Amino acid sequence: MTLSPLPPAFYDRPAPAVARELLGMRLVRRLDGQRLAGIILEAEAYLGEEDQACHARAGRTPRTAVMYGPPGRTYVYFTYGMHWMLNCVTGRQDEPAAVLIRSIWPVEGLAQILHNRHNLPLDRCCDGPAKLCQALAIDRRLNGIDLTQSQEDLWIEPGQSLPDSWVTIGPRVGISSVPEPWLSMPWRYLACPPQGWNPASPQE
DNA sequence: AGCACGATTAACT
DNA sequence: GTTAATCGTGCTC
Repeated sequence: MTLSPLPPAFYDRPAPAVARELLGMRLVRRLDGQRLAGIILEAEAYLGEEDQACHARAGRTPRTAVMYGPPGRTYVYFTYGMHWMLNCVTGRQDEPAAVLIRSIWPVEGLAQILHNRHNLPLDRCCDGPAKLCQALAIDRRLNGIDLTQSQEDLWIEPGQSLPDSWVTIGPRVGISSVPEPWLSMPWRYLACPPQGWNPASPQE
């Protein structure tokens, strides 16, 4: 079954709201005609030039330009000389903000995903922002694409709505050199579903 | 042109 | 707990 991608209006909101609502949604990659997909379980918001953790703190540059564009595009960047990261651009045109997808639970194309991740255990193979990009073969070729239109390469479908009781909200990770108050802004959203949760079911 | 560092990961002790 | 891997980006000279 293929659902319509989440519409532009979903992304045209403040980044923290988008990050929260992305939990439970289905990230879909089409690769060689095959669907690879996972349920989003962790996301972080990066909000504006003032946010000293956001790459847009440097202003509009070749790298950050896509964050100044319309919501619903990807921002894919390269770091540590080896890792790719996937973001969704959020909010209004000319207001740079994005949501980093930090973990997914794989639900489609498991054999390919595990192969891409050197056959690590299912529960460990996509629990990091660079891990999920490796699992879904996401790199610079997917930077700037429209997640709300394309069902060619990468998009996000509606999934489950996860209850607040499953969600931990806290400071973003991996930004320890960033000054306050940005260091402590509670813009990380992590879902911990209970044992027995069926990630593939359309509604809980 | 040169430099420091990074929204991380895997492999160590 | 620590650390190497590895290179694009943005800043300084």
